[in-house]
Amino acid sequence: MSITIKDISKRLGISVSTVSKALNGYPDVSEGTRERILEMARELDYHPNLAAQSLRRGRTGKIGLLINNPLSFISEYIAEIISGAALTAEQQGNNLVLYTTAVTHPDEIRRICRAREVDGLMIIFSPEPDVVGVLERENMPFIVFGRRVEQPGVSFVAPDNWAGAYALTQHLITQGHTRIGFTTRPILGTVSDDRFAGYQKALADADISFNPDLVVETTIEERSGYKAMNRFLDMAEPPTAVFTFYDLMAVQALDAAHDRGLRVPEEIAVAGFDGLRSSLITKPRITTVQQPLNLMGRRAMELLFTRIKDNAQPSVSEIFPVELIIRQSTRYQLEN
Amino acid sequence: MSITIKDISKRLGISVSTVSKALNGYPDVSEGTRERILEMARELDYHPNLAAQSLRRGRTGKIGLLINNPLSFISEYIAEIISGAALTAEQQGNNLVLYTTAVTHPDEIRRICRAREVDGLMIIFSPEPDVVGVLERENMPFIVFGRRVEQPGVSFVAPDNWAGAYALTQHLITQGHTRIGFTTRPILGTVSDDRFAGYQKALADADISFNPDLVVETTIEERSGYKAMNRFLDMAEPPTAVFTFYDLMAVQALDAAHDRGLRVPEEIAVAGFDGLRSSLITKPRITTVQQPLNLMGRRAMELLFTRIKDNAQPSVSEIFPVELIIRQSTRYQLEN
DNA sequence: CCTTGACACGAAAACGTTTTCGTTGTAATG
DNA sequence: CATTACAACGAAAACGTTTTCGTGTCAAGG
Repeated sequence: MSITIKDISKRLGISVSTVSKALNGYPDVSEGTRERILEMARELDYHPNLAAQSLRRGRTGKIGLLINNPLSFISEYIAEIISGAALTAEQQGNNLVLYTTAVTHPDEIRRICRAREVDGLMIIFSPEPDVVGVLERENMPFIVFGRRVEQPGVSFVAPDNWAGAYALTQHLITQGHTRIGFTTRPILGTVSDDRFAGYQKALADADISFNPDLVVETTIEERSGYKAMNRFLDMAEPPTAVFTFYDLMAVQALDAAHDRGLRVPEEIAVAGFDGLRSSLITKPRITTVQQPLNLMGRRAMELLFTRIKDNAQPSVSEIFPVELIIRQSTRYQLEN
Repeated sequence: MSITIKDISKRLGISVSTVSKALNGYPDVSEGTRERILEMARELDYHPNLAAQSLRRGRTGKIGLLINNPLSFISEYIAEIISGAALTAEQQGNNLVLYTTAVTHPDEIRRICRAREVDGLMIIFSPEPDVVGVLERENMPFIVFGRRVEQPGVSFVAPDNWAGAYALTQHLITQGHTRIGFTTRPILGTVSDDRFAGYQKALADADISFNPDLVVETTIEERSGYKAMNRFLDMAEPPTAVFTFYDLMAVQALDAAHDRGLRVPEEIAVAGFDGLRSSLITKPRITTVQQPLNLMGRRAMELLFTRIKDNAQPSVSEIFPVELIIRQSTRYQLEN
């Protein structure tokens, strides 16, 4: 049916071992035969069977991507990462394999490892500590994307959440705000913690005392931004600015303010995080902290590959600088 | 290193063939030994090596996804499809593999086929007829997503572009518009053609003569919606409503109108297509034609699987109904 | 002339499965 | 009792590679 190394071998009267060596650039094959073999391979349009190669070499050429499906509503975020990651992976002759279900089950992860389905894994946002434990025991190279994991042996790529939150809070303060609402998402651990710390530090640096009443805990649900905003606005003394957890929440917060007849930013300022397109197409446009997601996706793959080549390498992590983008939703002098 | 069928075999003193049969549910193994084998497999946490299985069975358990990278700026569109497709694939024990570069090169496609990298392929939007030819010659099951391909043997899943365009145009007409701007995208072939035909039919049914001056050809570029809108507005007799090719173009068209100080929909109405989140978060919200992308993604996988199980099956295609969603960008009686 | 070495090549094992086929032992049938 | 049938198992081939190791040839060196 399909063309194998044997076909080349037979037509040329050369052993399969020599054919294989010629194709793989081994030194112990003469120039003449090498050329005849390559020529014949071209003629037959031969391409090595991937399964056979994987079995023999012990490498699959596949990188697994663990994506938590509940987060799919921030699809633009994920898409941007994947776009970068896929590019780098494919440049190195690898391909990305998607795992979207049962990702939180350590059993499934272990199956992937034991079955040698992939050479490495990138975990987007998975908050499951169990998963990390499994990967380490199974000796599977992996990298965590999006969150800081201060655990020996764990590599990660993350945005500078602290600095982003600090810059954004500071900006709000310079706009005259002293009552700044803040949203957390405890399930995201360090992501939430770092932003919280940056927020608090900016307040402290401006001699504004931190008010725990202005902190709202949010969960993963479709309308969480709308709900959070309403909680802020229902307060006895509402904040004059709200720092939401990500752009889509800010969009919904805008809606909530609008539904109450409040003007943004005149009566309440709203800011987001991530810098996705959503933040750019609302009216008013949303002030946000932009993450270099595509770049981070590329870089994550690079780090993962160094790990795959030598899993004894020490873990490496990179924190990426983020950029505060000031737009109308927090700025009183309107323009653009 | 890793645990194989041999380990089970040795510990139990049972041949590997019997172990394999027990694990695969063959009938010719007694209940007693089957249970001992399964128990031991559990104890050792054995999982069959995927490469070996693929090699032997001739199936990889992988479905390739061909994604044209230049289209990545409509990432939400792709993400929605993938989300549905991945779900169905994984339910059947398969995983999605991403191919984002060199997808337009027939050589690369042929390599994927000859190397038996995947069991089937889903092509999102690829306008390359060469690719289809290669897949047919290589006898690789595939399905085209998003566009109608009236070619014997080609399965596809597509939205009802004709009906969507008809409904949308009709809606604009009932709002009193007679000069309705239309955008095409020739590179997308039937997608563009069908919408064009639906648009023209709706005009004809309302006894409005078709005016070719109101048709603007667009290309794949970042600001194409903004440019197209400006071309409309620069006309001697501009349209009073514009039917853009997709939501993001409508968003940009909104910007263009805003930049010229035009109110939407009072001075010019704007509509989109696809029904992505972008259409929902602008002010005014954008009238659009919603595609059931997630469902279509799931269904595409189902059809592909029937093809994989028996590639002699006749090609099947499904045209999905779309839904006109009327919002403020085209409606004079403002509410919501 | 003998040894050494480099060079070019092939035989064969190995990777971990699945599956065909043959071989037992035992029970049922005539 | 002889035959048949069946149940339960194992040997071995096969999938398509890669890689180790051995072998033969030939030239250079002593």
